[in-house]
Amino acid sequence: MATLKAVRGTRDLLPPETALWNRIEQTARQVFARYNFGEIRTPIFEDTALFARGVGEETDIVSKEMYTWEDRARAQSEKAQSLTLRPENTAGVVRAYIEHQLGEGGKLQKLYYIGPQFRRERPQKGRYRQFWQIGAEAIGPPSSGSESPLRDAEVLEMLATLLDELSIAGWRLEINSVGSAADRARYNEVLRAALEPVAPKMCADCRRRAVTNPLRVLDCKVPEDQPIIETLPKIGNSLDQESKEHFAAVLAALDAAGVPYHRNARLVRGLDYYTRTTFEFTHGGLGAQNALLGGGRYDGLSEALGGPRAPGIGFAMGLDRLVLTLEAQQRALPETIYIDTPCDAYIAPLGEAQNAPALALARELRKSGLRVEIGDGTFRLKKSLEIANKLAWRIVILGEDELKSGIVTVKNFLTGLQAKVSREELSAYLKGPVGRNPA
RNA sequence: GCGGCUAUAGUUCAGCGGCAGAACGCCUGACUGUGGCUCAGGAUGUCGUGGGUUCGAUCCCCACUAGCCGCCCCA
Repeated sequence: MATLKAVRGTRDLLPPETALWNRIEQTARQVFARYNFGEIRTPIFEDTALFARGVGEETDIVSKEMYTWEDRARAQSEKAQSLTLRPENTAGVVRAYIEHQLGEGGKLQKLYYIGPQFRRERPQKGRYRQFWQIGAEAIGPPSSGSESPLRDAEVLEMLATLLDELSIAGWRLEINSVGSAADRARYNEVLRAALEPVAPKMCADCRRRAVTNPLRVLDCKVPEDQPIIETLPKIGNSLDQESKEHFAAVLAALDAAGVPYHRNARLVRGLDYYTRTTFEFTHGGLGAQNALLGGGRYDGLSEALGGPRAPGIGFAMGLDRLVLTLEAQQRALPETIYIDTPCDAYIAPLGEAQNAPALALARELRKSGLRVEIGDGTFRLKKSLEIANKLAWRIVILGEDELKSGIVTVKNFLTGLQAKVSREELSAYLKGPVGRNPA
């Protein structure tokens, strides 16, 4: 019989690696809380129309990467409906913002999420079909200050802080402004016109993009094309006065906060909803998938989804890629490779008669906050020691004598020394330092 | 979706057209309540799946599947 395996592009996360995932998530939650972001959890699947309208019908994500299915009507009263596993989370958050009329209070909504997303791409390093994103959105009616360049700068500064606190070394912030929707449309035409005479001299991909998606030409990495790309009009020149001022104010705020950035006039993003500020934090250690996170402003998204005017800015970071980056960093520093940290104690019952008392003892110690592992009375002491040595700092030996006297034997694997400890003192004793503990 | 590389023990990997290998890990060692280090033994495989060539295929050929790397796209 063929054995069942995790489907292509999905994977199991196992300990001890999950400890790293937890640490990252915990750090993110703490940082978000300091910036007054609250957690939102949206459904993992939504009406297909949400992504078509929000992310954009023409994007690769919507046109060929979504997991979509027809949810059949099972009763007369039900309607069949096209559903889709979320390929990103911003559309869902904005949908929830509209649905619950979160703008009515007049205040800025600051929401973060952590969860799996789904895209049917070819799996690769740092790219999975089920992948995890941590993201945040600051959205609200214009009167709440949601449109202020200060929001952009605050979010970017928060990200710099978060990456630093995660001890991601060597991140790079690239920032650009793609202007308003009208600016973008205008630039697209300018670019298309400028490409027409030079495209035949460029690579095959660029010749195709020049027609289908001119903005993507700016992303081209073929060395021979670079001189040509340099001569193309810059989007900065197509921005209206307001967008220019907004961008300048964002950069000024970043300067004031001391957040280093690189202006990248060629940074374009693949989702239709982005306006004005767009950014990406990259890292060299990720290979082809070098973006740790990306985001930007989406001032028209709420209206595109049928909601009120609600400018916003947000980002999504690839949790899988953060983990990869941190693992690579840790491998470079041998002593910080994460390992299973040993338990505080291993309880070894020396006979089956000691099994039940051992569980009672474990319960007591665990209640006091100790991390405790427990063996089995059928193990010979030698075997118990071998097992315990692998997974705990100390072994608590519970034999007939110990049970009778209420004084257990504790052996410290680090020092090799052994002591007799009364049950009353055991918890405090095990909480004491391991390294220089006399016993 | 396209191209290249890869698939052998729990893990990392050698290997060869003719009995399947190493290292690490695992198990057992005077069966009395003392581990680590060392020593002596031992177990472990549909050689990714399906076809083809051959007297004979883990090895050569084809297809499929999966993984990695790149393209594309993105986080």
